[in-house]
Amino acid sequence: MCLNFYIYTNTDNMQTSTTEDYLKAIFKLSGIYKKGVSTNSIAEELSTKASSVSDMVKKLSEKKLVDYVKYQGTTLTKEGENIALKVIRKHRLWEVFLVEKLKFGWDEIHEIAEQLEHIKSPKLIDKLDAHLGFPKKDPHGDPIPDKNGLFPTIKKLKLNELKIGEKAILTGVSEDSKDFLSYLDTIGLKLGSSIEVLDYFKFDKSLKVKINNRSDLTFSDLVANNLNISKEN
Amino acid sequence: MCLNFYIYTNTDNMQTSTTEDYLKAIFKLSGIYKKGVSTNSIAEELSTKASSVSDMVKKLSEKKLVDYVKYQGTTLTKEGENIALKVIRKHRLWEVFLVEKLKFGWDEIHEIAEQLEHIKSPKLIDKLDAHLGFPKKDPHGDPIPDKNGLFPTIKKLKLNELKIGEKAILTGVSEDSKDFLSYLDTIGLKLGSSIEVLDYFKFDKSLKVKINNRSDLTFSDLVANNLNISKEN
DNA sequence: AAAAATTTTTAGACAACACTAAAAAATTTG
DNA sequence: CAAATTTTTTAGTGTTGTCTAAAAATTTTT
Repeated sequence: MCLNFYIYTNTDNMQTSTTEDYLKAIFKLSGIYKKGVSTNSIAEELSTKASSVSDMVKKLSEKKLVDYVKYQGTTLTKEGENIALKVIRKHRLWEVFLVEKLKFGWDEIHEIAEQLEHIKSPKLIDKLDAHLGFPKKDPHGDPIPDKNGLFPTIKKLKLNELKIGEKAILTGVSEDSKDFLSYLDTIGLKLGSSIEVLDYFKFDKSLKVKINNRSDLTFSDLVANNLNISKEN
Repeated sequence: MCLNFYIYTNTDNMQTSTTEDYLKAIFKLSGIYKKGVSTNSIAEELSTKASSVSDMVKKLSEKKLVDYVKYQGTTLTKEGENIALKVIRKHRLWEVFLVEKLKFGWDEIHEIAEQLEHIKSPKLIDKLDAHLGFPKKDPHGDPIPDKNGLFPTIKKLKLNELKIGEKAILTGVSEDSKDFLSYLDTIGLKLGSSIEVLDYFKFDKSLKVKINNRSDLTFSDLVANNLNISKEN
């Protein structure tokens, strides 16, 4: 007979990248009204199975990163939310780096930032922040949490909220699927691009718009609804 | 009774970061005369146990990344060496980035680069290379392999090979322990610093040197042997 | 409110790596 | 060259995270 005494010095609060992915997913799915996130939705967000999620949230719960009640979904604890916000901060700062410094296109950066966001270094991200000039928004227009996890408040206006004749500049997008982003690249729409609403077709809520001096573009309501803008002064 | 048919689509040749660490360690330990690297030395290099290494090299061997003969050590296959060189390229380019762009000190970058070297993206590293101006050496003076894994040939001269009165500039270091590097930082020695040998003491092979107009420094032979230089023209 | 459908959880495995303890091979010593 | 020492391997486990299949709980239908 033999007893193994393993001493696992789990003394620090370092998270695995899987843990970070779960927390980020739960944060994203929590929305404004922070009610329990369903096991299935987490599974879908992370491209995994409900049974895996069920296992995992139980473990996260033991680590006090989420509150989890069987059959009633999962919410982040304060600690869990802090970690999620740090990961989001890192993700978005790296995205700025990839676009601004390395000249990547919008549609190429997400997967790379998914990896970079897990790099562990207290100093690195703040130095990167400084190097980038303390940006407030990522290339998709999403706000970058500060060191304390606070979002700069940016009032978002959607393109389909404009009236005919109004002009605005693109400040971001709400949807970051590869298809959508590469579509924007194709038509030459970029962060800061000027957009003018030329016409509005009531029957399908589509918009005729002018971008970069081209007036031959029409956006479906779905597209317009995913374009964040701010009105030109 | 129940049969599980798992279909593991191990169709791609993506490596885990552990695999990359092993290959890098084996490359580093192989030296000029590429004879089998001992299990123990790999274990020491990776701060793990010989039994773990024994397991692992067997698996790497199945993947054709190393040649492994029981009790006779491990060597990299061509494929394994290619991967190792790519990881080294990535490590060193990130180190340049950390020092040049983010203004990190020499002694802080190794651990961060250890993480960054595992980021997977075909385009990322070449864009980074371009962004940095295609550097040939990392901040320690070590050569950066090109896209094809070829090292630029840099003839290394050690400080303790100089004669009294000769001057040289520091091109790199052979030892990258934190202690050593932070010592160099403390005395203000940097890549490109000019060093003049003022005196040589035969009894312990120590050198009196002049750096940054200070003439009060003495290097032990151990230190001098770890300083790579090139003679000033 | 019972039946049907859906969601969630458990149970049992698997894969990648790590570790301890002990056995086996190789090397060094005397 | 046999004995002692060192190196390496095997055997048995642990941990994290994933999966399938099946059971349990919840929600929706009728």
